[in-house]
Amino acid sequence: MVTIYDIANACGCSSATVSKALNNYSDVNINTKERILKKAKEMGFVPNLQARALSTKRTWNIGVLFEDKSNSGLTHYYFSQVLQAVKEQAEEKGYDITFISKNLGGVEMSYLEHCNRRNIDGVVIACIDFEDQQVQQLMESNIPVVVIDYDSEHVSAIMSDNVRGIYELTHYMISLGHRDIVYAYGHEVYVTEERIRGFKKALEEAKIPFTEDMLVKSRYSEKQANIDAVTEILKRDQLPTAILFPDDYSAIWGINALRNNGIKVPEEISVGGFDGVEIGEMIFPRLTTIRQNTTRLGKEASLKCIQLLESKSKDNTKITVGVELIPGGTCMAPRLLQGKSPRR
Amino acid sequence: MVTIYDIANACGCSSATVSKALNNYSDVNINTKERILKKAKEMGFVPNLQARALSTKRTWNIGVLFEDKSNSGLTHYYFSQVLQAVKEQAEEKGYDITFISKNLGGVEMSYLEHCNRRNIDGVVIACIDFEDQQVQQLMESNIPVVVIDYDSEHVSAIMSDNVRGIYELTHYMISLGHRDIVYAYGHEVYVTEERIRGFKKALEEAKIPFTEDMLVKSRYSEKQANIDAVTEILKRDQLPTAILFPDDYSAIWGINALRNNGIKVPEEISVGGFDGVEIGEMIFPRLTTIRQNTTRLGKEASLKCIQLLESKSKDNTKITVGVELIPGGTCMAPRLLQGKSPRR
DNA sequence: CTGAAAGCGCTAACAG
DNA sequence: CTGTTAGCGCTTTCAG
Repeated sequence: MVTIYDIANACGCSSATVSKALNNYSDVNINTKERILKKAKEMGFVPNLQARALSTKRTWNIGVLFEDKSNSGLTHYYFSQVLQAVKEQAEEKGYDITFISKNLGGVEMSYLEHCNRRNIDGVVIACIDFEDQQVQQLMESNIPVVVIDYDSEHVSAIMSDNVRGIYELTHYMISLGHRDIVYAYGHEVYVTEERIRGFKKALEEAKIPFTEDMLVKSRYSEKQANIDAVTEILKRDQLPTAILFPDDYSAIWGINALRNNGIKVPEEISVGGFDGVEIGEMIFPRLTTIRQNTTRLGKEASLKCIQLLESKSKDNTKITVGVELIPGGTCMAPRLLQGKSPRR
Repeated sequence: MVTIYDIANACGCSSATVSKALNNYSDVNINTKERILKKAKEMGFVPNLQARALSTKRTWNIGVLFEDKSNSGLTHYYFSQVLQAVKEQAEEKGYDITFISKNLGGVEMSYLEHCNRRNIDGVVIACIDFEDQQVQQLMESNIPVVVIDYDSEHVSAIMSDNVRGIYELTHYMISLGHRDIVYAYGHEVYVTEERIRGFKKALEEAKIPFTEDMLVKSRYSEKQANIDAVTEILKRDQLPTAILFPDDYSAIWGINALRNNGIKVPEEISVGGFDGVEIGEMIFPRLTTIRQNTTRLGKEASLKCIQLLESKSKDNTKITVGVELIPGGTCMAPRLLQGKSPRR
């Protein structure tokens, strides 16, 4: 390993000068600088970031907290897309990504502790359970934190326009003629509340009275939970003409469950998803859904995080990223005997 | 931030003793040790890994190189599952993960340089293009490297049993009665060669003469490439009765393309995929495929990498991880007029 | 068993 | 413009 001292020796100057030359300081003669840079390259010098971090208090490392309850973790398409965007944007700015976790090396350790060990410069959080004590602790710490899809006074947030998303989807269903719509909602967390709000808003605007049976509890991404939700709904005397699922995965499991019960989609029941991930496009017919702009979400989060850490500050600004309705083939106008139960 | 000096002061001992106590050295009085540990906890001490790394030359960081040509990167289900497993296993052993990339911060930088800046302890590579100069350079460096699904004299490898996988899939098709089978293969890289080998082996064993038109060039995961492959095949006078696609995504795009051309799957053409990712289960009927044990692959890679770096050595042992045939509904015995072209 | 001191590689005043 | 020097926080001889 070649150090700045090696370069200093080779150039007949001091390590301080080398350091300055390498870091583009202005107070170094242009010629010496050239000479040093050339020599450094020649000798294959690579700066040691640990050493640098020790004296500058900057690690050029951004922590990323991506866990969800159903621990699909990185394998969830939505999260992996966001992660990819966070990563790309961070790299473009010269930062590396470090996953933050508890239980490192069999030792239990809080998220905050993990960040402190590694002296993470800032953190991006996009996990589902923001109410977790440790997540809260991290948000309240003095490490710059940016969250995705959560609202807290302590941190900056990038929000996907959830209310509008589900509002538009519901509105779309209504415009097709549906009135008996069920929203199978996911884990009871912040985004879910937001979405339920959007759902009710659309109903209200259409003057469709909201009743409790229009909401059915389900879970994000989980096969069984959505099959259960469908089973639950199919027990009713009067079936809805449309079902909105928590997300695209759920919608597809749901469609399969409906079909396995002899219900035709979309002829008997229309279905809508949420997220706009690739698989929605792979099934036939294409899933009607709301596309979240995962790339924007990730990029903005990364950028905001870097902006905060470079100014050594925290704030709680919110940035909202738009969503988009993707009409597919899983919806159609309800059959004429609208309002009546389709035959079982 | 509390340092070992703070603890030393508070305990009335030296920083050296604190360091020893904290690191479980045996040459420190059990009582002082207890006292130090207690105080450390009380004061909220968190070790600074940068500082530690500077003196120990161990960063407890494992680099991960996960890029693929179609740059689906982390969003590819197969890779994200492997990554998840690598990460979990690494964390269990106390290591963090760092993504290795070129072009950090707008500065172009080789993978090796990136590793050296961060003083990565070891690297796991699972990208598709192992022939890349920079990847080769990394493998030939003295950093411990473990690759997934590649064969090189310089590094240890975890191999998915590709030959057997495609062999079994082909064998299965043959056992159903198929003789006109086309293998639409992916990017021309090591694994692809292996798979083609497995394909030919199965044909040979069944005494089905191999002809060039049984191979069609396609690309992993890419929608258009697979649609093109299907289009290509459908131009033939005599259609195959079965098509094997490079992977599950490809198979699904392929099935859609076939259906859009009025071909019934599996009635007219049977289809097989590869990977065994979740979406295969989401379409109807379930995709016939070969499941790769992504979790094992990732875990083994992580473990091997840690074993190497802890012994400060490199070797080139190979570990093979088995695969599993998942029979689905996209295959059936070919129609009776076997060997004849299905009507177009 | 404990501590003094050197050093890991780099940065940042501060003098010169 | 250049160099000296004192850290950053931790580990590790080596005396005591």
